[in-house]
Amino acid sequence: MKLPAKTEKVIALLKKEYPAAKIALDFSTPMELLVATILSAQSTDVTVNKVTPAIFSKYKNVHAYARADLKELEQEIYSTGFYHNKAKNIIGAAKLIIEQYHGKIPATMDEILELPGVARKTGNIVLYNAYGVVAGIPVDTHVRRLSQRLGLTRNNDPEKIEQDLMKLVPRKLWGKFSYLLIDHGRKICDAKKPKCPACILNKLCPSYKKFFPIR
DNA sequence: CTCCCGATAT
DNA sequence: ATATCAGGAG
Repeated sequence: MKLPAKTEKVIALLKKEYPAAKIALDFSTPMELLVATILSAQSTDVTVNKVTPAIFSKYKNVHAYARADLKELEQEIYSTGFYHNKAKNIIGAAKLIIEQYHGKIPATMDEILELPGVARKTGNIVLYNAYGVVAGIPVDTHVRRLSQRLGLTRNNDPEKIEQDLMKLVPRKLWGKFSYLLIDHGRKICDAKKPKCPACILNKLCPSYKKFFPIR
């Protein structure tokens, strides 16, 4: 089957299976989303959602993060890991948003990438979920793993995978697509032992044989 | 390519 | 007790 046709089927099946697929991070403002997404680097959304309620009620806006005490913030986000980097990045991003962007989180990819701790995955997530801006496809570890297993890309670099996916997936679905793969990745196609026999995509999946050779 | 780090599964 | 998970910067 040709890749575009296969991609269409994958999307149709996943939409039927996960009609409510969406971001799993808790937030209520663009700044909260930015903070949560920076924290989610190399950390699960579940872990992030445990620390954000406390910091969201303590830091009410961009200015509060800009004047946050580094050590205090480090303690508050400790359990998400890489807390020295993340605390510095959050404060640095807040200061830059105030100085360069008039206190508003930028709504274009070029601008948001200027913020410390923000690369394409984080940029795509914030632009899409805060503003509905579709700049690309967020490629996190789930999107990368499933795209590779499904044969939608031969690349390993997330940025190249994003380019491959953008050619295959209709633009209106760029935002939704990631969350479909992520839901399926968490539930069925996990990193360690994918549950291929229970997978609704196994007939389309080149990796089925690989994981279950005899079948 | 290396460093940054805790949480969770096994 | 140890392997594996989970992005970005220099």
